Amino acid sequence: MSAEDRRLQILRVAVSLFSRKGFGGTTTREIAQAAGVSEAMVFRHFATKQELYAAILDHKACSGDSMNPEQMVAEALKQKDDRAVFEQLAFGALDHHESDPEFQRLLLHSALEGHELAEMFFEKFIRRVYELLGGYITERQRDGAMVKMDPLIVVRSFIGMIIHHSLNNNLWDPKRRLLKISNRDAARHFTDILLNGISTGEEPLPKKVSERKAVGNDFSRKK
Amino acid sequence: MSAEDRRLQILRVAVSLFSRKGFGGTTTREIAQAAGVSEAMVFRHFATKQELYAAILDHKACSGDSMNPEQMVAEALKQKDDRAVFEQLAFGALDHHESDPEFQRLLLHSALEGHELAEMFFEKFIRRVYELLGGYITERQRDGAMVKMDPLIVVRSFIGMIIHHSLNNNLWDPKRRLLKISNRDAARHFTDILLNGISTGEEPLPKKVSERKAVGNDFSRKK
DNA sequence: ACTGGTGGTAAGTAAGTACTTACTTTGGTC
DNA sequence: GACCAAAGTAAGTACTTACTTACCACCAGT
Repeated sequence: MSAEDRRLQILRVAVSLFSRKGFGGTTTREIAQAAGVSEAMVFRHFATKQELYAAILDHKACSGDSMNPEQMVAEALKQKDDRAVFEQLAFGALDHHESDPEFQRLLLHSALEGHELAEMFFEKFIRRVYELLGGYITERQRDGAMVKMDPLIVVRSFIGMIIHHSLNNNLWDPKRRLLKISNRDAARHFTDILLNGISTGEEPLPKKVSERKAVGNDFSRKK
Repeated sequence: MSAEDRRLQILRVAVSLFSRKGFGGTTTREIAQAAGVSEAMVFRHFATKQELYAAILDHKACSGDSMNPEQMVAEALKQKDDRAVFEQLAFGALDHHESDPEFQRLLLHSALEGHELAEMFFEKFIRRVYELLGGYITERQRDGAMVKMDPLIVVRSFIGMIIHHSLNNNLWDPKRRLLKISNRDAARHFTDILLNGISTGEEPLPKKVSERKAVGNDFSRKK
């Protein structure tokens, strides 16, 4: 086996282990065993455990399989097709997370451990999505097509639905005991809610909303 | 120092360490040092490291400072005040997470490590929220006050906004570089979006929505 | 045939690790 | 003040950890 092949094989095996057990929870011996080589081979290819970890994060973050939000919704953005913008983005993200659940776990582990990947991913990816979507929403607000509200809050709400749904699917409830739904349907419904909400607005109100708020809870009283 | 006091003190410092570095990343010696006692004292109070961890999770999950969603929104539920139901729940959760960020980290660590707490918390808390909110939404749909849509999806969307926002605040972006907003405002805006969406519905559409969808993307073509 | 580099290993090492043992201090009770 | 259990410790034990060293098998090129 060539050195390069072995290196990649070790990387792959390590990705799987680190994503399941984290950095501290994975031993170099396990990695070597899983790769079917001696521990010394691991250290020939990666000087330290840290370096192996860093190589993995680089590989995962920079390799081609990472998703590209800009191109994913470029067409819909141009056409100002709100539905398509949000639905495609949601579907793309959900599908990506489903096809590569290791990445989300790896990312979480590294965020909890305070590794720089978390920051890097945040800066290079999350921020871009916020800017992309935020910019689009601002534009649509000027068009009068969307209500006035801080675009960043809208983005956070929508990203929240998506990420949290993925997190449920591959961390909290992988058996889908709570909610079983296709990625396509999830993307559509999240978009529905974001764009139109769930109120019909057709209910005859017993009192004015502002009055009901004042009696129903002690919310508006505290400073 | 009395045994009970010491036990609680060890518990407290261990919570802090485990939440920062996870189970595998925290050594018993660190815990002992942080508590200002010898390692033997840790093992007098907790037979094994696992038992200490379990005690922490129990303590965190079952102690009184855990939030109670039922009572938090009981009044609003009775009055069918949709705004108050969602807004109070969101604000309560955001505030709870802010005042006890360790818990969220602990929970994440234990979920990633496959500890039973994750499952327990899921069963005893998350499921209850889903049932509570899901039931309410079903009722309001029958009232004609909410659109017909699987209530569980609505719940997931809303919980997603909240959890993801908390996660941003105390894991990804504790400096609030992306979005700085009070818990009260966040709760209000999340509720706004959930109930009313962001579309104005006032834009003159160039074509019918269904047609636009068909040309704007290759979405509806794939099976 | 031998030589040198490449891919590989068995058997270390020093520093941790969770956990224990044998012992000392402390504070209340008679 | 003698007694004694509980609170506490210093110094282990047995084992694991990340990382090294010294050595082997193979094989193309001269």
